[in-house]
Amino acid sequence: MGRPPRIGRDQVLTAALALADDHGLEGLTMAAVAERLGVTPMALYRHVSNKADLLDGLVERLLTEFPPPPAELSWPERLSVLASNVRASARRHPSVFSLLLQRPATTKEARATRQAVYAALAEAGVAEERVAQVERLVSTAVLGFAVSEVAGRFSRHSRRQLDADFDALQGLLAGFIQAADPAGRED
Amino acid sequence: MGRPPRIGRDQVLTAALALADDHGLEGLTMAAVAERLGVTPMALYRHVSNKADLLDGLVERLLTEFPPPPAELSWPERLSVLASNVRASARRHPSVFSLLLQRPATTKEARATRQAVYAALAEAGVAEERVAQVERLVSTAVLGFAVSEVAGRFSRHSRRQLDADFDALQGLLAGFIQAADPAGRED
DNA sequence: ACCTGAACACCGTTCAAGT
DNA sequence: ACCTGAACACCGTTCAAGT
Repeated sequence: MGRPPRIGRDQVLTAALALADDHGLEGLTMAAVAERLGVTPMALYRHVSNKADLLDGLVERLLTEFPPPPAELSWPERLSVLASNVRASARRHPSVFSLLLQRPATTKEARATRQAVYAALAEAGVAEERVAQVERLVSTAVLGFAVSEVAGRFSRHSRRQLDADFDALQGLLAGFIQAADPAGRED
Repeated sequence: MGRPPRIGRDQVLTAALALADDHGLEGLTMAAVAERLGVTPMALYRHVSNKADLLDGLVERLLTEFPPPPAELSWPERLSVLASNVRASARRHPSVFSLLLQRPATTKEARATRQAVYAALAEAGVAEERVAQVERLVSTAVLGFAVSEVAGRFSRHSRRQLDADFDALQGLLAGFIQAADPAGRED
């Protein structure tokens, strides 16, 4: 009969994310997640269908961490806030973050974030039929940088250097977006 | 006493790479590599110190696959050839390629490739003190795209669309490189 | 020097059983 | 409905032993 649940999917994901943040992806075992929740490993399978499903859940969690920026900012400010949020999320969750490159971002929150970028690009004057492609390139560059940074490709470089690189990257992208304005630009 | 070796590190890496290409990273087990070589799993440990070392070896292998382009080409052509080689290598080795984001490229071959990019950038007129940073940003963007493509982030998009995106990415980067020329530009 | 056989700790996952 | 105990196939890795 009905027995009160001791854990739920949310708690499983929360425990798993904390574990991955603290001990890396190879510290993320079903047994370790279960122990953190005071439960046997097999209890988890009522809430996630298997480990792949658990990882999918973690990726969804991450996509939630960069919500659309405040609408009252200018478009360059909004894109900059967004990029910084992405980078900060990568630093918080270095192991799980790399998984973002493995699946299309199809959750509701991811869609909202993408729409926010579309809006900024449209406001910047990017032609409607190019907006989706420009969003893809810009996201790829930011994501590629953030993953490289937390996964270890830049481990030879100082934090100071990486901050400067990230600024330069944003400059690069802003310049590209301006240039994608079919009305041209002058300033 | 001296016994003729039946296998060497090279053959271990070759077998491992083929296995990963065919069956993905989770099909790459020590047992499977050994079987492919007609040997017991424990025999491998004489040639690689452990599985992490084996993966490091595979990454080194990949870095070998995009050699510096022919010097007689113009700098935009050389960068374009290089970018295409990177993308082609990603498509040949989809599972292993993602690991490239995890370590700094410090092998001899990787250094030669980087030097080739430096040379192209210098020829394009990028200021000497900015060459290293521009190289990092350009490489990150190309690598980020290639990894996204083979790891699955773009799985919703057609090959046609991705080809167009890659072209646009190269245009973006060429524009940035031109703009980084301190002498300005006119055409 | 190189490979093997037996063994160990650990992993994800199943199934039937308990409440 | 939710959790447990026992069990299974598989994994990376060790060590002593064979040639």
